[in-house]
Amino acid sequence: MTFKSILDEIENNLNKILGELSIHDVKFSVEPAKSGFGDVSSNVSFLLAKQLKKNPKDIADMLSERFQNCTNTLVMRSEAHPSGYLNFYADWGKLSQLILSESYLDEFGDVDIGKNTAIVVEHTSVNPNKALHIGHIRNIVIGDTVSRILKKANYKVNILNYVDDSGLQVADIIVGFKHLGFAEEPPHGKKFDHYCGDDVYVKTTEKYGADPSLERIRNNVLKELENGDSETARFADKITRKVLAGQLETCWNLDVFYDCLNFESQIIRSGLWSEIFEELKAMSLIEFEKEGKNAGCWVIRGEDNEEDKVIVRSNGTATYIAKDIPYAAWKLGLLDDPFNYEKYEKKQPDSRDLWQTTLKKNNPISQNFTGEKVVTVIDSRQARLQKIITSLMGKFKSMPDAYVHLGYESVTLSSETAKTLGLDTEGKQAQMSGRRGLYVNADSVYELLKEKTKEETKKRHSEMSPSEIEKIAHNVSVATLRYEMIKQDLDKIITFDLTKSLSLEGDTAPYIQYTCARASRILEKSDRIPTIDVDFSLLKEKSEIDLIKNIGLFNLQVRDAANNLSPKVIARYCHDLAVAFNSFYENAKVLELGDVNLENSRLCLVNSFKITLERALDLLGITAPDRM
RNA sequence: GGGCCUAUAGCUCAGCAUGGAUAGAGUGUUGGACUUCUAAUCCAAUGGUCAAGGGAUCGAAGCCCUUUGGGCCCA
Repeated sequence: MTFKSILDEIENNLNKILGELSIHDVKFSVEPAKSGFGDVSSNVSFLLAKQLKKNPKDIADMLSERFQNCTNTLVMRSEAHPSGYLNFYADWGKLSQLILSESYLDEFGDVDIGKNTAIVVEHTSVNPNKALHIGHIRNIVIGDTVSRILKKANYKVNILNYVDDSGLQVADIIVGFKHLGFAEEPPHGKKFDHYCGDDVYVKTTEKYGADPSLERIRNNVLKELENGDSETARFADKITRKVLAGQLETCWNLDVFYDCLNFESQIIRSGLWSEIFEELKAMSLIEFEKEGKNAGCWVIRGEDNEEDKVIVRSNGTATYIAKDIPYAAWKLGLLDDPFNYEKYEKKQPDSRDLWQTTLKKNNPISQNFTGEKVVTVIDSRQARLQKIITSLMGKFKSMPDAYVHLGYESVTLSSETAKTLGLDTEGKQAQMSGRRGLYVNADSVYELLKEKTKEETKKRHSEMSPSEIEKIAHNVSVATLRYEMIKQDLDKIITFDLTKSLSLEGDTAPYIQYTCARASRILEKSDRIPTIDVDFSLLKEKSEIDLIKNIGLFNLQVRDAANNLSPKVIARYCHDLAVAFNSFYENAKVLELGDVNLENSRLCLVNSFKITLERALDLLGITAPDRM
C-alpha cells in the first residue's frame, strides 16, 4: 500500500467528518506535502470556504480538531496552517515499516489500471531506407518507456513496429541501386543501413534536380512496389529487410524490443483497404464529392473549420491516409485478421519472441497482436492526420480513447552541431533531414558517449578489467541517451547538441546510476544480508524520512505516468529518489556506527532504496551498474 | 488564410490537467567540503515584472479573451 495508505486513511477520515457535517460531493485533494509543510496536505478548507461562509483557516482549525477524534493509525497529528491548508504529520515508525517491508516485494510499485486488458503500442515505424537518427530515437524511447510503464500498470502490451517498405523513400534508394549504379554491398566496415541512408538515399535525391527523368523512374518504381510479384518489389524487399535488420540492431542495443513487425506492403496487398472502404461508405463516414475542387473524390468531411480530406482520388487511387485507416482498425481488432505470422529471422537479445506478418499461406500460424486500446507514437507533425484517424476509430469503436495518438515534438540540431555537418544556420537551430543528409546517427552518438564514459571510468578505476569497463560504459551510454530523450515534456522541442549531450553531471542518467553504485558499495561492504526484521523507529533523521517517503511514492508515480502516458514522470521520480539518497548519504553514515541496530535499520533502507530505484529505472529501460 | 504546439532564472527545463502556502531543479558564475560507506557527489551564495495586456475570482504562473515572439502542419 505504501504512502498511499496514509493518503487513503486521511481521505476516509475527512470524508467521514464531512459526512457528519452533512457536506457531500466535495472533491478535495489529499497529497504528499511540499517540503516544510508536514507529510500530507489537503486543500479541503479552501473548497468549503464559500459554502460555509467562513475563512479557510477557521475551517481548517475546526477540521483539524475533529480529526483528532478519528481513528488514526498512520497519522500522528493534524495541523491547520495559517494559509488555510490542512497539514498532517505521519507516524513514521509505522509508515516506514509499511513502506520498506513492501518495497521488498516483487509487485512493489504495481498499479492496476489495465485490468490485464490488451493494449497496442506502436512506435519506431521508420522508413527502411536509412539508419536511425537521433530524432527517431526520441520516438523509440518514448514508445518503449510507455510500454514498460503500461506493463507495470497491468496492461498486456503488444509492441508493434510498422515498416513502411513501399513508400517514396524506399523507391528513392531503389532508384539509386537500380539506375544510378550504387553497389549492393556497403563499403568495408559500414553498416548497411548507414550506407543506404548516408550514401544511396542522399546522393540519389540530390540528382533529382539535375535529372528530371529520374522522377519518372521513381514513380514507376513506386507502382511496381505495390505489385508484390514484380522483380523490383522482390529486390526492394531484400534491401529494406537488410536496412531493417540494421535499424533493429540499433534498437536492441538500447534495450528496445518488439512483439511484431507489420509491413506496409502486406497491408496494401492484404485487401484490408477495400474491406474498410466498403464499411466507411456503409457508415457514411466518407462521401463522394460531386463538385468543387475535389469533384470525383471520396472525402472525409473536415470537422470545424478544417478542410475535407481526400481519401480516394478521382482517378481511383487511394491517398496515403488510406493505408493508415485499415492499419488502425486492424490494431483495434476491428477487422478479420488477413495475416499469418512467422518468427523474425533473428532472435531478440532479451529472448522475447519477435514475430512478423506474412501473407504466405503455407504452414499458417495465427497470433493476436491487437488491443482494446491503441497508442500510436508519432511526432506531432502528423497530428492532423492522426486526428482524422482518431475520430474515425472513435466511430468504429464506441470506447472513449480507444485510439490515442501520442505525439511529441521533434528533435532539432543546435546551430553548432549543424555547422559540424556542413550547414550554416546563422545561429538558429535546424530541422533534421534525411534527404539532405542533415542528421546525427544514433549509432554515432552512442559510440561517442561510450568512448567518453570509458575514459571517465578508467580515470576512476584503473584496476578494472576492459570487459567490465566496456559493460559499464555501455550501460551508462544507453542510460544517458534514453534519459535525455524523455526527461522533458513531449511537447518541448529537444535541441540536440553533440557536445552538450555528452555531459554526465547534474540532471543526467549517470547521476542517478551513481547513487545505485554508492548503495551497492555500502551493501557489499557491510558483509550482512539486509532484512526487514529491524527497528524502523530508529530511522528518524530528516534525510532518512525523506528517502523513505520517496520510496513510498513509487506506485503513485507509476499511476500518474500510466494515466497520462507520461514517461517524464518516472524520469523525474528516479531523479528525486537519487537526490534523496545523496542527501541521506551525506547526512547519515551506515557502516561502522558502533550501533548494530541502527546499522541494520539503515542497511534495510539502503537496500530498499536500491531495489526501488532499480525497478523505477527499469521502467526507463535503464540498468544501473554496481560500480561506476 | 486556417489549424496545432510553445513562451517561467544568463542557458536548458519542472510546476499548469485538479487555482490557494515561500515559483523549484540542473547548468553557468563565485566560494567551500575528499586520512571518514566511491567527489560522476555534497553545501552555500548568485540569479524571476512566470512574454504583454485585459477579464472572471476572496485568491492566478495555472482558468477565459486579445496581442506579440518562436516552431510545426495544411492551403
